[in-house]
Amino acid sequence: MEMQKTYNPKDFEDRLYREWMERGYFHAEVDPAKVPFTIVIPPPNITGQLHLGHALDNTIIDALIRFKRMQGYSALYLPGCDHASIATEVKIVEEMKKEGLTKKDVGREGFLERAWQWKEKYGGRIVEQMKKMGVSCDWSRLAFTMDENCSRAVREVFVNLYRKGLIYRGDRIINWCPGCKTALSDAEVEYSEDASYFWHLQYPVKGSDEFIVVATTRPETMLGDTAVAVNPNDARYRDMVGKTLILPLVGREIPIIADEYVDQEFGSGAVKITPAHDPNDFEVGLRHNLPVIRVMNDDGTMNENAGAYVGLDRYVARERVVEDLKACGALVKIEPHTHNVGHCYRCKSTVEPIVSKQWFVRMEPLAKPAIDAVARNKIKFTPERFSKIYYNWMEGIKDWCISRQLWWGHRIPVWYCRDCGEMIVSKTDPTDCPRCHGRNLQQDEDVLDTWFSSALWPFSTLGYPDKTDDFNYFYPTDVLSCGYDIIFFWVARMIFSGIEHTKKVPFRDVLLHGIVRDEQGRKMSKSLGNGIDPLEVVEEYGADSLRFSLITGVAPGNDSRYSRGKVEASRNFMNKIWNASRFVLMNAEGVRIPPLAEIKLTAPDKWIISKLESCIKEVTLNMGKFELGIAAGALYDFLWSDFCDWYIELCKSSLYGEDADRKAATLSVLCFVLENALKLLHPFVPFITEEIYRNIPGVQGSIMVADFPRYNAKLSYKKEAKAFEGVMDIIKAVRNMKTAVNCPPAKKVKVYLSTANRRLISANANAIAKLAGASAVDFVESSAEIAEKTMSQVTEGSTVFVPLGELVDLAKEKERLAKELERIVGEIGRAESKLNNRGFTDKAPKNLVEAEREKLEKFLEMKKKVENQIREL
RNA sequence: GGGGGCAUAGCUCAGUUGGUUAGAGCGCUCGCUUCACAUGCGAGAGGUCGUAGGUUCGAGUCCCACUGUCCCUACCA
Repeated sequence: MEMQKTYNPKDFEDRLYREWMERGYFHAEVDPAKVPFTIVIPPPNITGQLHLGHALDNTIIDALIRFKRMQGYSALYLPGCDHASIATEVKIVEEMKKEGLTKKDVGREGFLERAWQWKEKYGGRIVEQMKKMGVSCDWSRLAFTMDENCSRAVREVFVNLYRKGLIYRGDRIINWCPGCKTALSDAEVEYSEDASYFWHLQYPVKGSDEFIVVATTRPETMLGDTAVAVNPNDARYRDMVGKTLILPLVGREIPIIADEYVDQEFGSGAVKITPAHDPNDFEVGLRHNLPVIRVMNDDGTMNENAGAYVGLDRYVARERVVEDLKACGALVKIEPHTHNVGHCYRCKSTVEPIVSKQWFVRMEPLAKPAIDAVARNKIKFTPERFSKIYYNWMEGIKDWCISRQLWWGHRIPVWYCRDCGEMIVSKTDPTDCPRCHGRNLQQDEDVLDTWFSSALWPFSTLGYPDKTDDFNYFYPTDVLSCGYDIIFFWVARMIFSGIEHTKKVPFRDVLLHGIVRDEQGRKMSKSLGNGIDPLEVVEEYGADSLRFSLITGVAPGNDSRYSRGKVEASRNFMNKIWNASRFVLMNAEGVRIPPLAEIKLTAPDKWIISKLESCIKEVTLNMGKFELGIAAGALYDFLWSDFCDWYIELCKSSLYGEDADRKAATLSVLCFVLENALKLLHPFVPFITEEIYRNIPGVQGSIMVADFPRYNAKLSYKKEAKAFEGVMDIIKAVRNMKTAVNCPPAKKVKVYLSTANRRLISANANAIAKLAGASAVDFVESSAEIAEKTMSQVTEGSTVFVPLGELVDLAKEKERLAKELERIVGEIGRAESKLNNRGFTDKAPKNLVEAEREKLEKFLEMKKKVENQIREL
């Protein structure tokens, strides 16, 4: 193969992806001979565009899937999209607005038609974008939260929960978004500290000139006040409890009541009670049988209960109410105040707590087993700390408001008989009323929270409620990987749903990653305009570079920063892989390469194979622990430092030499190491590894379905590798000395060695000659045998002398050696104090003590030698 | 109010159950057109691991407090 001088991913990424698809490598079969390994995708929104968060999700999951597939598992990466009820509906409404249309104009049917068209138009976009990342999803199983099976699962689950009494309908305070005109769950509200005011109001006591002062942050809600509450133990108000107040502006008579909820220390100690517009007040209202007067419409304007303020927007009404209160003397003072205000997570409107009839999931019975599953290690969070966050949320969880006043989504499977009022909850559409047999049925207008269907994702995508082969084989899934920002929205809900409906935990491991931020550490957002389009990065640097840069140097659960520099560093690594491979393949051309087992390995051969084996071990171990960053780092070091900087350089003399057998043997090792390194790298950088792999002599088929390397203790050559590092140390020492005196690298120098290991070193003298720029390597007992003036450096096993007479500045050389001596003496001190410590020698593991002793000896010997050098200068 | 993260080289970050002389990338200095790669090669400089205690033979790593910083969560009107 003709390889380009530089790595150019555009030449092959799309082509290889197409080939993989055509050959069906992504497809996971139900195969009893294999162990299944399943990951379901965190489904991106159908209307969404790929962003770096998706890119990270997909890179992590795909790396795990490819790793397991190569290990022989039937690995299923199940892709799909989420209908994203609110997000999509908002977009369609916006689009209609451009045409001058509203939801009302087109009606429910017309709207849904548009929505499905939208889905057809944009639903495929994100899928195509994901393919650019190289993900090995089984596209034949592409799922959608509103496809037939997922919808069936939703009804099954809804009805079952309803029958168990775990779903109920009722009037509760919910979070109302006046922008989206729908109820929201607690999780869908984002709080921020907003600057506002405290309005202190006084309400007169009926039939007296007494009054009571209350404070509020939402003065317009006073129109719906039905009481004022004080603490029963509050001496200040004891006599007032039971008296009646006249609500200013409205004239309504409201009681003063006593309730424990009121904090005496806060404000005036008296609280206006608005049961329709505040969750606490609602509870107080229930306890005291207070009327619930809602004063606001769904769109955030005031309703007919607001009297003169009817029709006004809530904020206009607020101003008017304040003005009017001031005019009638009821406004005591206005105080600046910042407090937590809830905002809709989609449209950012300020959320109104409002009483409303909605459907709820009773959470307490579901939360318990879900907490247990984690506590009893049936599900493991990585990193561990997130289980605490999970408990925290689950233990304090409140009922889940699941109905949404939207059209795009799963319509609630409940029908009302217009004739007799019967409510029918059914998995299938009923035709008539089971009580009065009338046919005048009306389905509930609302749809379900998007997350209600996402919660079923790990099993609704595999066939649930049917016990399909897929379901039996691939469920429970193995790993769930997503960002920590959706633990509550998604992970927690899948856990309790999975346990409740399938009686099994939906996955064994939860692997959480952080947020990808911009270069300055800010969250990427539309409003800041600091988002990075992964597709542009892929276009410029290739998918492999982006994948590698997203994973490398990142620990699970930690946020990371995207930077062009990081991608460039990864791209450079790809280029390095490319060129190392190019080097091997170019040299291999036309050579008959013997299998590794048939050749006699040299010291450098054994060294690189040994390094490869420890790399295999480290990668496998860390993949198992989800430490992808560490695994990727180990590969980077192995390939760049060990393989390229050392081994390839060491090979050159035999490759360019006369000995054909030696050359073939060297190529055998080069190919063996390259092949294995590519396999190890493949889960991270699938394209480049595949492109090269197929061209290695003797290799057949796709790397995607090759066996992942297994650690082989027989090839670990620990002793030989260590010994060879002594030769490498000599090379480093020579280079070091040459640089210290500004000797040009091209200038050859003589090298004298005093060493106990002459055999190994003379066998590798050519390496020293080539890599250190030595004209000759001679052995001596001591520097006395060398006629010229030399520089010297002590390594672990040798003393290296280089005659650089004319270049050497004696004073500088002395300084250099003195510094070296200082370092060694420091080490000796450290080792001695350790070994003189009975605690250490008695309690530390034997091998550590032994290692410390060896170290001490080594340093003592080095010290002697260095002192010698200084004396002889 | 409750919970959590982070604090290690100029910058961005790794550092796996406590145990070699604390690492990488980028940046910096010096030197290299060495026939795979200048998206490169070689040699360096640079860190008392936020502060103060504690546990331990041994702490960047575990515990406590403090400081700074970011985030999540919560009904104080």
